[in-house]
Amino acid sequence: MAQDREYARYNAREAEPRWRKIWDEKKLFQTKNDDPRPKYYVLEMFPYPSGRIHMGHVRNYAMGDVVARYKRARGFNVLHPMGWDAFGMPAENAAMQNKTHPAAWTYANIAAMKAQLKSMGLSLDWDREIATCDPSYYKHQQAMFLDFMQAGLVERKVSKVNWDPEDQTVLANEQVIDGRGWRSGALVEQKELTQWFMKITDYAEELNAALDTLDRWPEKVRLMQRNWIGRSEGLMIRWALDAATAPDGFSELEIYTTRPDTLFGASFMAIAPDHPLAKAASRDNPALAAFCDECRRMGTSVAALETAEKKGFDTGIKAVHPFDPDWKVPVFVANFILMDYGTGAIFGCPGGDQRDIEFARKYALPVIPVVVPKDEPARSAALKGIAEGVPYVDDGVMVNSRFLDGMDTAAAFKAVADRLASESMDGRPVAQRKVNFRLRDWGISRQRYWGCPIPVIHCEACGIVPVPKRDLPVKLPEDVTFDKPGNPLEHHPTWKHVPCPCCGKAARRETDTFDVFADSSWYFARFTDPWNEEAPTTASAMESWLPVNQYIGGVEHAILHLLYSRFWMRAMTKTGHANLAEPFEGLFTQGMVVHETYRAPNGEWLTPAEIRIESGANGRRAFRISDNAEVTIGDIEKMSKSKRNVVDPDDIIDTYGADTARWFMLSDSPPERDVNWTEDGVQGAGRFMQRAWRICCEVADLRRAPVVRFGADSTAIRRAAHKALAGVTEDIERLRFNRCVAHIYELSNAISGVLAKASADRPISAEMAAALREAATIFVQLLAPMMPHLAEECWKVLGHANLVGETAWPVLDAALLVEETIAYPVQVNGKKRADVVVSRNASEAEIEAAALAEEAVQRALEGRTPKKVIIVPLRIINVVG
RNA sequence: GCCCCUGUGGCGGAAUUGGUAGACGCGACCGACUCAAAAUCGGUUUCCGCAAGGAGUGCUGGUUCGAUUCCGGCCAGGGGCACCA
Repeated sequence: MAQDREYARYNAREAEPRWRKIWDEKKLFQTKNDDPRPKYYVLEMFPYPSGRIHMGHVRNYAMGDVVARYKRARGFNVLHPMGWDAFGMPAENAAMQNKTHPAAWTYANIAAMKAQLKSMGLSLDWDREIATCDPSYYKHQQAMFLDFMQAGLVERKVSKVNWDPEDQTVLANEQVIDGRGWRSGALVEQKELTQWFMKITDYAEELNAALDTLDRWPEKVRLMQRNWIGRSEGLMIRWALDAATAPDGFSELEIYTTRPDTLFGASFMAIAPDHPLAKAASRDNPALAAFCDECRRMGTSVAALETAEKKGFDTGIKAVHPFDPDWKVPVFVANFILMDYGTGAIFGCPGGDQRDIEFARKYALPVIPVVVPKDEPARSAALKGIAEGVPYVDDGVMVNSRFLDGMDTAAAFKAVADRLASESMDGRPVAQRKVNFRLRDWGISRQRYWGCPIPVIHCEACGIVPVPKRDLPVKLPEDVTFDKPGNPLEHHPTWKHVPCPCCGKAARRETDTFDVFADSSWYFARFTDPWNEEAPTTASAMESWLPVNQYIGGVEHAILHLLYSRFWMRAMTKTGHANLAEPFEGLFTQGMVVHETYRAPNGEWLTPAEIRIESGANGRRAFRISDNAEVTIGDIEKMSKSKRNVVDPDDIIDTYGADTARWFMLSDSPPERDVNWTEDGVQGAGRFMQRAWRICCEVADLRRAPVVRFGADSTAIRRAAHKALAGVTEDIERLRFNRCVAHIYELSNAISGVLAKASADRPISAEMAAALREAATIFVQLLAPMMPHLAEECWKVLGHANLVGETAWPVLDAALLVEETIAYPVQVNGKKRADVVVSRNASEAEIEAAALAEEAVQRALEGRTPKKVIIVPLRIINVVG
C-alpha cells in the first residue's frame, strides 16, 4: 500500500494445519446433546470409502461446512457429523483382485479418506464417526429389522431376479448390460428366488401424500419420487366371461383401468402371459402355451423389452361388456401386460391409448372414438388421427358412448363408477374404485458377503426363527475366501450351521445380507447418539436433533436413498425407535464437478496434470508436457477415471491450500449446477486469498483512535460492509454460495480501493481508519465459513484474541443501508434516457419535475406532452408520451 | 414415446422476482513497477458506429407504460421414467 510496506505472503501450507490443531485442541466442533441452545442439524451424504476423496466430495462437504460454520456463528448448537457407507461390492471385488480382506481394505480406505477430509478443515464432530460395516452399527440394524419383522413390515416372497449363472449371484438391474452380467459377460437369466422384502408399499399413499409437506426439497426430486411411486386412481371392473368359451372354474375377469369413461370404446381384453386365466387356457391349447413361454423368455432381456412389438394371442375366450350382455369382447394374451400391476388384465380402448391402437390395428380389432375434443377444429383433427392410428389420449367430451354422450371425462368416469358400483354380480358390486401404485416392495436380499447379515435362522421344524436379540450382532465370519463364485457366506464351512433358538435342533443361518441402501436409511438417526450400545437410538437425542435441517448430496440419490430413508423413518416410528415421519426437512442437491478432457495424438486420454495450456488472443492450445506433442482439447465432462479428466483434491490442497479449493468450489457456479474445474479459476481463488490477507495486514497497520462521527467517505465504506453482510447472510440462508462470493469480492474491492488511493501526502484519516477496521472485521467474518483457516489468520492479525470460529455473526446496522439520495433511471416510453438523483423523501411531484427537467428526456419526447409519468418508488421513472 | 428442467458477452454467471441487462469472477487487451520475467497495481472489454445514436437475454408472436422475468407456438441442450392400463 501507500506506506510502501511489504507484507509476507500468506502461507496456507503452514497456517492451515496450525489452525486445525487449535480447533481440535479447543474441541470447537464437538457437539453436546445437552446444550440448551436451539439446534441445527446439517448433514452431507456420507461417502463410500473408496480410498480417495474426489472433487465431488470437496464440493459437497464445502457447502455443508459453510452452513455449519454460519449456523454456529448464529448461535445454534450445530450437529455436523461424518461417517462411512462402508458395506458394498467394491470391497469384495478388491478382495478378489488383491487378496485383501474386505474389512482390511475398507478400514484402510477409511483411514486414508479421513485424513484427506481432515485436511479440508471441515468443522465436523469426529467423535460421532460411524462406519456401517462395524458390528457396533449393524447390530442395531439387525435389532430394528427384528422389530420391523414383528410389526409386519418384512415379508419373504418369491420374486424374479437377474441371475448370473457364472458368478452364481444376483445382479441389480444396472449391473445387467445388454442382457449380460457386467463382470462375467454371461447371459443373465431370470430366476425365481425367495427373497426378503421391506413392505414399503404399505406406506405408498403416505409417502406420496407427504411429498406435499416437503417444501424445502427441490421440486425436481419431489416430482421424481412422485413418478416413482406412481399413484393412480381407477376402477376395478369385473367382466363376466362367456361360459361357452371360458375354461372350467373361470366365470369372470377382473381388470384395472384409470379410464372407465372409455368403456364403450372397448374392443378387446388383454391379460398377462402369467395370468391364471392364461395358464388355464394354455392347458388345452399348445399354441397358446408356446406363445406364453415365448413372452416369458422375451422378458429376460431388458433391451428386447424396449423394442419389442406388441404381440397377442387370441384365447378364444369372450368377455361380456358390463353395460350390454349382448356385447362380447375377445380376450387376448398380450406380451405388454404386466402381471404384477393392477390385476394383470386390462380392457383395450384403441381410440384413447397408444399401445391399444397399435394392438388393435395389428389384429384388425374395431377402433371406436369415444373421447374427442369439445370444439372444432381440434375435434376433426382428433378423429382423423384416430382413423390413422394416432389415439386421442387427453380429456374431452364423450361420443359413441350411449348414456355418457356429451359428458366430460371426469363426469363420465364418475357416472360409470357409480353405476357399476351399484350393479352386482354374484352378490358383489361389478366395480369399485381403486388406487394403484407403481411402487414395488423393496427387495433387500443380497447374496453377498460384505453386507449386514439378515438375522434369521431357518429351522426345518420351526420355520423362520428370528435370532434372539441377546445373540446380536450376527457377525460376519472373518475367515472367508473369494476364490469360488457365489456367496462366501454360503460356502463357509461352519458359519451358517447353528442350533435353532426355538427347538435346539440343527438349523441354518440366513446367508443373505442387506442391500446397502438399508445401512444408509438410518445413519442420520444414529448420529444423534452413536454411543448408545443398548439401542439404535435414544429418544431424547432423536427428539432434539431430528429432522435433519439441511441435507446436502447428489441428485443421483433422488429416488432410492431418499425414499428408503423416508420409509425407514416411518418404520422406526412404528416400532418405537423414532417419533417422526420425515427425516430431512431441507434437501439440497448439488451439481457435479466437470472438467475439460484431453486426448493425445494417438487417441489416449490424458490427465490435466500431464498437459500444459497456452492461451493467447487466438485461442487456447494444449501440449503434453513430456514431449510437447499437441493435445486435442475435448468436451467438458463429469470427472471420471475413464476419461482421466480428474483433479486430485490432495494435489490441489498441497499446492493452493484447502481454503482455495473450497473457495473456488463455491464461487464459480450456482451450487445446484455443474461446476467446471479450471486451473485459471483455482489460481484466481488463490490470488483472492493473498489479496484478502494483504487487505487485513494493511488495515491492521492503521492507527487506532476513537471516532465519534463518520463523514461521507467513511460512511460509504461502512455501508459497503453492511451491504455485504446483509447480502451474504441472505444468500447463505438460501445456499446461494456463488452470490455470497460476489458480495465478498465487492466488499474487498471497496476496501482496497480506499487503501490504494491513500499515499504519504494523503494519509488515511482516523475516522476512515476506524471505518476500514470495522469493514475488515466484517469482511473476515463473512469469509470465515468459506475460508476458515485464512479467516483465523486474518482475525489474529487484526488484533483479536479469540478465534473467528467461536465469534458471533456480525450484527447488521440496517440504518446504514438506507441512502439519503436515490438515483432514478428515467425511461421515455420504456427506453432509458437519463438518470436523476433526488432526495430520499422527495414527493412524487418533485421526482416528476426532476425527470422532466432532464434535457435527454425532453429530446426523447420530441415536443410531445407526457400522457403520464409512472414512478415506481425507489426503482424507476417511466415517462409515457 | 411420456414427464421435467435449462437457454443471457469470448467463458462461469448476476439481475432485489415485471422496473437501469451484463453485478462478481475468469480470460483477453492496454498501461505502471521491473534490466527482464513472475507477482502486484491501474484501466478497457455485449455487438455495430469516430461519434451522436442504434441493436441486443435461443427463435417467433402476444400481454404491459415497461418483459431475461408472464402467456402461446417453435428450435436446441440436459435430466428422469420405460409398455404401470
